[in-house]
Amino acid sequence: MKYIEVLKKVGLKATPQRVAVLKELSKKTHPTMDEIYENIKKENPSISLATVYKNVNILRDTGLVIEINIPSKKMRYDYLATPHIHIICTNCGHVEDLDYDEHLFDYQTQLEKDKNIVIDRLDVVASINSCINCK
Amino acid sequence: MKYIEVLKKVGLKATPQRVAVLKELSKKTHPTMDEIYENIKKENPSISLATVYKNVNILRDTGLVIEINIPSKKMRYDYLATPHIHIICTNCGHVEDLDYDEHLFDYQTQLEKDKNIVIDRLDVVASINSCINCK
DNA sequence: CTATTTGCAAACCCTTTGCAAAAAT
DNA sequence: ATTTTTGCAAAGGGTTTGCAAATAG
Repeated sequence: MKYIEVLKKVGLKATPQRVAVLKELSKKTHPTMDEIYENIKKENPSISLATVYKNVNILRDTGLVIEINIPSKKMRYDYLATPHIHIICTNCGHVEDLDYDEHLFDYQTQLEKDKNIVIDRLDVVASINSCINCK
Repeated sequence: MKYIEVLKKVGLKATPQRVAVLKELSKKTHPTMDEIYENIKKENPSISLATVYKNVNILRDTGLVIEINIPSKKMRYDYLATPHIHIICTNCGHVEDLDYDEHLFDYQTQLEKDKNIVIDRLDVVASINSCINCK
């Protein structure tokens, strides 16, 4: 199973609840904490909100999952299976994924050389204030 | 006065408390909400935490101030007088400013063309897990 | 068998709110 | 004079915690 392997690779036990959280975060819907909880409950009604919080936080600490902060809106989460950037609409809160390109890889490499640092992750967020989902 | 002008330009009344908040956020220390409060209290002991919250939020809504989210740490704030990016240490929470360069401007322009959008701001955060401030 | 995880409910703490007085323009 | 802002204290709401039972490896 794909998600179970991913979890074991980072040393986490693959409980059904944890797999469900990772699966939910893989849907590219960038859900909030309670959206994750509500969606999982449909399949697994006995899961608790505390378990969702604990698992999302654990996954965030491993780096598998990232937080997407949209000012004055609820925090959203995303499974970062492959590096990508986000376009967020500050008006409606919609989040869109966009793949990393060569320019960003080059930029990151140059930055690492210039500052003599090792960058774990380059988060790029483009903020727009009107999108197709708005109105 | 520099800060008063900035505030009036965005249509906000320049109260001493508000000016103090903007001034505090100009120090490039990327403070948390209560650090802002504690620092201003030294000069203006009668300011209330609620006033700090209200003003930081108002300044954030105008775009003058941005939030810097460091996973599992408190939110930090920064006055974005000129566009710049952040290098954050996920280990100790230290934040460093770095000026925008041509590459990023070009990247943003290209993105706007490709996606046919208007980008208000491109937030770039490089995460490292060890820095000079650590330990 | 051992270490981790779950679920529950309570505790926690950060943030917001309502309102009357004060201040800004 | 009008509108906005302040400060206080209370309310609110999202997040974490402690612990016994259950589960993963």
